[in-house]
Amino acid sequence: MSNLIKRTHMCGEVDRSLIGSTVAMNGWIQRSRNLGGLIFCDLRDKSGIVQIVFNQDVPEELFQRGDALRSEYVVGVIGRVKERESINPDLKNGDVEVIAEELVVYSEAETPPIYIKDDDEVSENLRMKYRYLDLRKHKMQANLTFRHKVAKLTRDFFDGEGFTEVETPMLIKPTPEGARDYLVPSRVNQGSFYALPQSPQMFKQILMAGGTDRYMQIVKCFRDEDLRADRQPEFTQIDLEMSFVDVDDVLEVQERYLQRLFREIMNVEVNLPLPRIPYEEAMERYGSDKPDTRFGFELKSLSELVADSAFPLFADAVSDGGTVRGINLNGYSDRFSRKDIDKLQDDIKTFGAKGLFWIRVSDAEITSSFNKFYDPEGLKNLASVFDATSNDLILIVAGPEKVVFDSLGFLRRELAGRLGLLDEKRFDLLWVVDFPLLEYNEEAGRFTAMHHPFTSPHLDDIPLLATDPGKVRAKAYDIVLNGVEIGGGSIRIHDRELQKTMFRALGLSDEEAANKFGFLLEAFRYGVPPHGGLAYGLDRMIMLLRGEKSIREVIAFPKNQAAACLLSEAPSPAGDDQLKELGIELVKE
RNA sequence: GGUCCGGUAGUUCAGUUGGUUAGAAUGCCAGCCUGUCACGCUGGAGGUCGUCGGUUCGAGCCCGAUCCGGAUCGCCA
Repeated sequence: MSNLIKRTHMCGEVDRSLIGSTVAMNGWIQRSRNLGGLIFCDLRDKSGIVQIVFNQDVPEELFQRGDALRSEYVVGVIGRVKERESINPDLKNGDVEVIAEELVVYSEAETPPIYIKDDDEVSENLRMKYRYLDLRKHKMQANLTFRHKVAKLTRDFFDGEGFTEVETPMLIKPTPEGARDYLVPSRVNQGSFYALPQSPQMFKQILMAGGTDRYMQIVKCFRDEDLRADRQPEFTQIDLEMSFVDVDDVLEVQERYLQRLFREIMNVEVNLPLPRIPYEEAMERYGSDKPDTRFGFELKSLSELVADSAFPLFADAVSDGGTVRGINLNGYSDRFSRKDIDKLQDDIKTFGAKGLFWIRVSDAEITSSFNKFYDPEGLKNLASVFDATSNDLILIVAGPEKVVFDSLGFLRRELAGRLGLLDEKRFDLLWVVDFPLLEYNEEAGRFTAMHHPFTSPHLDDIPLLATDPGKVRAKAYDIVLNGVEIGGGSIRIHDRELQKTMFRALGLSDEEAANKFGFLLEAFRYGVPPHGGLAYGLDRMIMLLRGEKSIREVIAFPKNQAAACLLSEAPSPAGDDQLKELGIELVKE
């Protein structure tokens, strides 16, 4: 058993101010360079790297042990800090080194299957399997530390605003509405199941009914849906709820929170109040309910102009209740070839678009992919909607509203990215407000809640619930950062009559409602304050602030696309005994 | 559930029209080397070309199935 070296400094802390003094560090061998009579070792811990030297001045026995060091050995070193003979300008402390006086090898290491450096290009598969090696990277440790700092600031801020952090249960009643639940069998109650929470929604509302006044929690949530680069089956929310508030009250606190977050963590000044864009305007202008406002290319409608067009694809789209819209890549026409546009057409087919039409405007001429149906005057007329001038390329999609918005919203963002217009140093925060309360679900053949069934409608719109439910606006809001929804919430219904009306609009009978949400409705019978709140997706927020492309870079132990943990190999089959105890029998397919 | 991309030394990749013994870089091992920091030089080991089947005189390459990884649409109240 080796002696433990008592650390006096982290590797990254050893600098000029320590020249001449003796220091003790613990860490991993990053790399070793043996020049013959002289050995350099880079010792790494989460703070950084310091160079350890074994030279002719150190005892032969120690030199030999220094020679035996290999990558990722875990060691402790005591030595004297010395100014370097040759400086490494690339290293923060590249002007000093430590002459070894004592070396303890705590643990040897096999040759690692992945490199421990930030810019390696190893497959993510291996990074996940050997996550403990991956986490040794400076970037990964920096991401985890950053995340910790955001969490701490969040708790501090909301503590200062009178919020109380309350833990809500992880084993809850399954709610078949919305995303798929993770089901947990109960041994004590065979045949009955808990669900893991998709969010603490009902419990935080009950906390308001319980007099907590202001609640916050940094909480794990679970959804058994398909994964994406920015979507994990278990993820973390900053969950918030406030009593005696309306929309403005909620947003006002959140804006101060975001301002402080950006100021203290990102050193970025956010101007308040943040812009608020109604949902309808966001769709009309950006084709998205989470617009990226760092660049232009706003959508314009051609529907009225082309309603009687000779071009059937345009005219039919309008007469079928759809729309014809486009974006103008003003000044970038020469950046896109015919082939590029064909490729884009394939991309938007995934959204259901039938085709992508274009108008090119140059000094010499104006031309389009539908020249057959328009003379130059007609094209000019269309182009004028986009204020088109020289070297402009107008991309047009015709079809049902959703298809057109999805397609153009995608193109807008995709092409801005290709043109390098997404400024990574810029952070555009905005609220999207006045979401529709309900959306028609083709599959279910009825309206479903866009947010959740407790979201309050705009009071002015309540009469529409009976006549035109799709038009009712909700007191719901999303906070959007650079085209990504990082949080959302709403004012909740606290009026029992209104809640009943809402259930009726959703096609839920009293019995069904009681069955699904009974305990919440029951609680509201005994006095509930007006309340509302919101939840941030912490992982997504950290991902954006760190400039990462995947949420997996800011989660210590993420799942892969198949919702598996490659490190621990979860999930795995359950044993027969365990299943029997739970009263579960597997059906063989 | 659909679409697309990928799977060849430990790692990242190349591999021509199907043709002898599958290459490079890096890593690893050994030897030499006193100022390196991606150290250098010399030598060496290292491969079920994801798996199964088919076509063929002959398959890393062509065909089919399947597994694995990623992106994405649906889905995500």
